[in-house]
Amino acid sequence: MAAQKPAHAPTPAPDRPHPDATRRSQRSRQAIYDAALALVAEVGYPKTTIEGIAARAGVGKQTIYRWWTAKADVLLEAFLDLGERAVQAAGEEAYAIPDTGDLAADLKVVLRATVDELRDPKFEAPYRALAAEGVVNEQLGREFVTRLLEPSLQLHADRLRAAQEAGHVRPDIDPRIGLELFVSPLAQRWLQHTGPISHAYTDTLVDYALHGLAPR
Amino acid sequence: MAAQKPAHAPTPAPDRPHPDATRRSQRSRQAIYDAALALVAEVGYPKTTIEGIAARAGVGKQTIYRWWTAKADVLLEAFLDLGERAVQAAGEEAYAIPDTGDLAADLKVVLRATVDELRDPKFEAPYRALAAEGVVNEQLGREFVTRLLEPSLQLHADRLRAAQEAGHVRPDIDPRIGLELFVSPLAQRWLQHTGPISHAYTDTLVDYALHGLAPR
Amino acid sequence: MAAQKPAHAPTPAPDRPHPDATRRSQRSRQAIYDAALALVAEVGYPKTTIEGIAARAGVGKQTIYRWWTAKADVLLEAFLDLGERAVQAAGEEAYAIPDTGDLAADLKVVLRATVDELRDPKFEAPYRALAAEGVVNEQLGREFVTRLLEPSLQLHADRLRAAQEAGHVRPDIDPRIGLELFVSPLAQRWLQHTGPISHAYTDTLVDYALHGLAPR
Amino acid sequence: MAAQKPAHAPTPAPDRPHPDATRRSQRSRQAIYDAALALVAEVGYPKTTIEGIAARAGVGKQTIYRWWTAKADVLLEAFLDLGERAVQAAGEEAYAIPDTGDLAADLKVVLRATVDELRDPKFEAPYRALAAEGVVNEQLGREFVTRLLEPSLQLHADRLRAAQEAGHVRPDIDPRIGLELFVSPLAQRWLQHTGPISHAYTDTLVDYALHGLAPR
DNA sequence: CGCTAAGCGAGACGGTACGTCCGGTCTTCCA
DNA sequence: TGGAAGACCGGACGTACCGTCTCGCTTAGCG
Repeated sequence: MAAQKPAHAPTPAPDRPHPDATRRSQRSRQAIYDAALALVAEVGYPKTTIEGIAARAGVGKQTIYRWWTAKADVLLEAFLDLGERAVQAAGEEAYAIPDTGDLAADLKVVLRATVDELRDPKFEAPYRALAAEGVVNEQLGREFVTRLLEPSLQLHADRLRAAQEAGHVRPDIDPRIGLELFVSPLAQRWLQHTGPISHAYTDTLVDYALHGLAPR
Repeated sequence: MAAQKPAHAPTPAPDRPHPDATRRSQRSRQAIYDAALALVAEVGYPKTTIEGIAARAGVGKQTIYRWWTAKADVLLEAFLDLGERAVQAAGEEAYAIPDTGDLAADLKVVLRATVDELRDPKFEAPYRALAAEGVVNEQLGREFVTRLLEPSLQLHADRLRAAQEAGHVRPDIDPRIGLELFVSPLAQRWLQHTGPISHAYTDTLVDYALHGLAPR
Repeated sequence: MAAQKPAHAPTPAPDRPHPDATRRSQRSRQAIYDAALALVAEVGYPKTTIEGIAARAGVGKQTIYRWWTAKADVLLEAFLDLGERAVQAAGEEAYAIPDTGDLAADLKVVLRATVDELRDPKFEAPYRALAAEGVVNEQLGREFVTRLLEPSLQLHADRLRAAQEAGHVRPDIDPRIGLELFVSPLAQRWLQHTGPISHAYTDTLVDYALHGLAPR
Repeated sequence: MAAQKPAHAPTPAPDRPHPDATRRSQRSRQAIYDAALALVAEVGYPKTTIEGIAARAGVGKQTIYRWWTAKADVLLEAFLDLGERAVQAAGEEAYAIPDTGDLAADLKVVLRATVDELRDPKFEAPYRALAAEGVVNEQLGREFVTRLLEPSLQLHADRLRAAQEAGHVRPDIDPRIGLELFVSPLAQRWLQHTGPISHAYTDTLVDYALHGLAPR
């Protein structure tokens, strides 16, 4: 795959050499993650300030500026860290897509779980904040996609490919596009408040996507 | 159904009665729209400030605060105004969805036009800015959807319903959900930079959505 | 001789045009003076910060930066204001130098008063701070001299000139230099802590200065 | 006379015992002196920072904090070191006051040399910086006087006492006060920018001081 | 036709947060 | 164990905007 150009830098890259990472205080790093997530949950992303994070974490502002370039950056890493800890707590396979042989059923199960997660208030605030920032800031957006969205999308693609091999999906379908038929509608409803999301809704999406809108 | 809570107001609605709108200066209003759109295009949404808009428009800050509650508000109206002027310039029917009897072809035409519009740099900056704000600010998000997205989505729904009556779409399909199969993937790719958008891509989306992923 | 270099400007004079002085808040100005003097007296000049002054005065920092360029500037004006109010309270002539015909006696009276003033803790802290700043910052130093020192020195020069006309001072003496014989020693002892200051000391100075060190 | 209070210490003397001075790096010490003097000359005292000195000297910050308590402290020692090296270079007696038998002439020679030194830009910046700090910080001020001013003043006092014995100065004159009549005016003009300093000026001072202002 | 009550340009104000700089302490690793 | 290096907490710096608040000045509409 061709090397992706690494997304423009808004500030012209002051060549700030990252300081010696081996001497970094893990204590401070964790405190900053915790503070950032707590503040976003409590007062919302726009009212979350670097100063506030530093104060809550009991950390000097410089310690934040030393390791991150922007508020969104901090939150992204904090959220990733949260995700990793959640994964470790839940067990790796909890996030895998089952393969019972019944594609529709398997997808419905996963999408229902996604709906539940999107509604979990613990995740909602930081997730929305990051998504919003990514809409406007392409650099962060790509990072968001690569590190948060992509792994999950890959699982869907894999499941579709398996179904293809089992003859349950047409061989000419590109799985990376196919999965968007049921994933993107849910994403848009949630992101842009274009409509309510529910288990019934995602079940419908899977049915529509698999069998098409046209009569057979 | 429980009464929908009407989207939280950040400031608890100080019941500030809009001042006498009949004496409003149209000259200032237009200057503010122009300044807002120009600034968003030039320096981006986050660096666009009320003060900057006021200065550029040659207007007192208070004149902005008198008529709008937030930066996003100004931009939303400015963008709507821009849209209206564009519609008037292009003729009403330019934005309608054709009905040649060939649903797939009609949808492809419209989606190709949408792709072109999304790529128009004149629209991109403010549109992204508003969408991003809407992700995080539910109140603005709903306004954004209602006033900008909904009219266009309605056209798609209407076209699907017509196709249903003509027997080209299964009768049990909910058009409001059906349209998401091809509209949402495009929206998500553009919004979240999850992938490139092109005419070929939207053509594929239409085919997948109409005929489904499963073999027939 | 060579042209005197006109007092260097530390920052290259950003041509910041003073804002509209007619709209200035006198309330804030006075509060800033009071806060500045109080803080210098309480915590000393180096620990007096612009931020602290603003907070104590209940004023935004910008209001200070709008009207003054530096901490020393604020204090200078505050001190001048204090002086003016003191003069008005004490009556104009309280600070004049008497002319009883007895030059030595008149000078001793005035120098004793100066000693008392230098020891007044209310004046000492800000006065020292300003003097110190003036030592290092020529621009402020000149302002300090012109607005605080000069008026008082002028009175001494006038008194010496009167004595000259009365034949009590040699006619070839330059009063502006002559006065330094008794004024500067006191100033240096106080400024640089080179020795104690007392009424006896200044009396001695006057005698030495009038009659010289050499035997007659 | 009451016991002199021993000059307040800003930090309450943490009894930090100076570390083992025998193992001290003379290399670092000298580098710090050089860096301090160079920085004060280049950017001025207020913009000279401990961090800057350390960086320029190629020294860790702790090495400075280990041996000195404050920026002024470093500079004072650096300046004293500079002075000692200058004395050794010029020969001891260069700074002595001559005794040709003509008091006025001898004093004029010495004061003219002082004027020249005060104008030497190499000395001016650090000297002013220290003097200014001493005005405000009594502890440093006394150290400044004792170690820098006093030795020179003592020479003047000695010369006056010799003149007294030779009958050229009245026997009731206190030499420590007498010398101030011509030394302090020069000091004040230089310190506070109250007037220009020149050879003619100091010559005049000597004449006035020796013969007094009053007619004989 | 003049009075009066808006809207308006301007911008000072009390604030909050920014991103930077430096003070002084502490820790690590080298000589 | 002194020193070079530099991360850390803290806190002030000077700037940029926020949203509110006066100021005079148009500019209607109404009396």
